[in-house]
Amino acid sequence: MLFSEIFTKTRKEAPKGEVSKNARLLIRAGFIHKEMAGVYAYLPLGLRVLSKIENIVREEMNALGAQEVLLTALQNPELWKKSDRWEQDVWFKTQLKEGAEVGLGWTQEEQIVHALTQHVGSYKDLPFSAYQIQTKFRNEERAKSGILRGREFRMKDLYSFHTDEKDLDMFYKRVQEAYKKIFKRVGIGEQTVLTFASGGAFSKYSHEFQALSEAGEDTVYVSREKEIGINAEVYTDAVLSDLGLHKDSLTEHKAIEVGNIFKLGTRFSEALGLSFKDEKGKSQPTVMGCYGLGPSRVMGAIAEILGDDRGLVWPKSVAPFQVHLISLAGKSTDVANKAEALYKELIENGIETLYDDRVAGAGIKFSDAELMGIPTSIIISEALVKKEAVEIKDRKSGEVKEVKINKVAQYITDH
RNA sequence: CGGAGUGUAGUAUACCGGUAGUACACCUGCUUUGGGAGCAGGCAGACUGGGUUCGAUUCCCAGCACUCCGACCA
Repeated sequence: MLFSEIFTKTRKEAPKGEVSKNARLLIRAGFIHKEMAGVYAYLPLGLRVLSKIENIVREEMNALGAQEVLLTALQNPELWKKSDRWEQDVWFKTQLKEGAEVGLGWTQEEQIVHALTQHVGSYKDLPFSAYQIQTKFRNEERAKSGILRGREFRMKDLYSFHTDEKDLDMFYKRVQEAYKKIFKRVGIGEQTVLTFASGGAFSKYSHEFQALSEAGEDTVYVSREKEIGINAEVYTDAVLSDLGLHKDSLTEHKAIEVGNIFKLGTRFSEALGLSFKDEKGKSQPTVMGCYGLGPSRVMGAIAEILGDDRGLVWPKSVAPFQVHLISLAGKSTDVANKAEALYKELIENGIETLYDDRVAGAGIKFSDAELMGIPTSIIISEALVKKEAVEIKDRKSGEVKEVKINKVAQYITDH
């Protein structure tokens, strides 16, 4: 894509009063637009990142055998009254023209369970799982920290359905592994810790995936050698001994909750009548698990954790482009032609390239490249063209290598 | 929802009880291309409502919005 054709602009200054690092960088780089507190629009570059994160999540959900669905944002209050969750204050509630109430979905257990009553009747129909990636609405008392805690945000919610608890346990383990893989793939695997948290009525613990970061609002105690954490909400002597951990081996961290998995048991299947006939023809409530992961929050966490004082730093897997081609052509049509040819060559090799074709100073091009955080920059200038070379710069390390211009596509493909 | 702070151009800011200046961005022209470049010209602004006052962007009150702290976050 040509830089000159992107309608967004970069900015030197972050908006007044915006303190959160992810919001400052993402707004300055033109990735997102703030509509109101806790409500952000995704502009072309930001949407590319968000979509890549969502696609990684989608791939891992599909690998679990989960089936993708798309439920609705508008919610029927009757379902939520059955599970006694219509009165919760996270709701955005509105009404139809004739006055009937509807809600905007903030999670979707009730809805999917109700829909499934028309499709599940036998133990032969189980187990299975279904997920969606959708915009959720939560009327937070206070939105904060940029896209880490919004009132409208992207969420992947997976629900699993089983005949018994044992089967749920097996699937639950598989989801844990899938989540680890997702966080590794999006580039924050090293910083993300499987954390024990409060379990609710059905199970002793739930599990959270906590990305360690000062920007987080949770406090977790982490055991490095066991690669697990304990959420401060359940940090007691009893829990420590239950998990075989000693206080001395744990370190305290602030963390961003990027995922949360939960055993629901029969809470919703009983409330909404999702039952199946077992082998003896007896009716049983379905046993359920639910598994949340917020792609938009993950995007914010990546910005917080990997971003530096010069700007964003995207891992290759989620970067809006793989290569940022910077042409310092000046008046040289030779350099401009070489840059243009290289751009075409990169595209032909399937390398997503942002080509800074602007008539602008070198400084502004370098600063924009650092702010946007594309993993690799290729710099081409008059002096380099004379050597038939370009410079290849790594955004994260700042390392620069000179590579012959006819070897560039190969070099990028190999690295 | 409790507490604190802030609302001036697209953005960041300055000054002021007598109608607002600067920088970036944007437009025109020229120059310029290895670190947010220069010259000249141009466009563009006081959150809303009320009060005090001869006069309010400035002072007071209310509302709204945003940010931060806290509470909240199956």
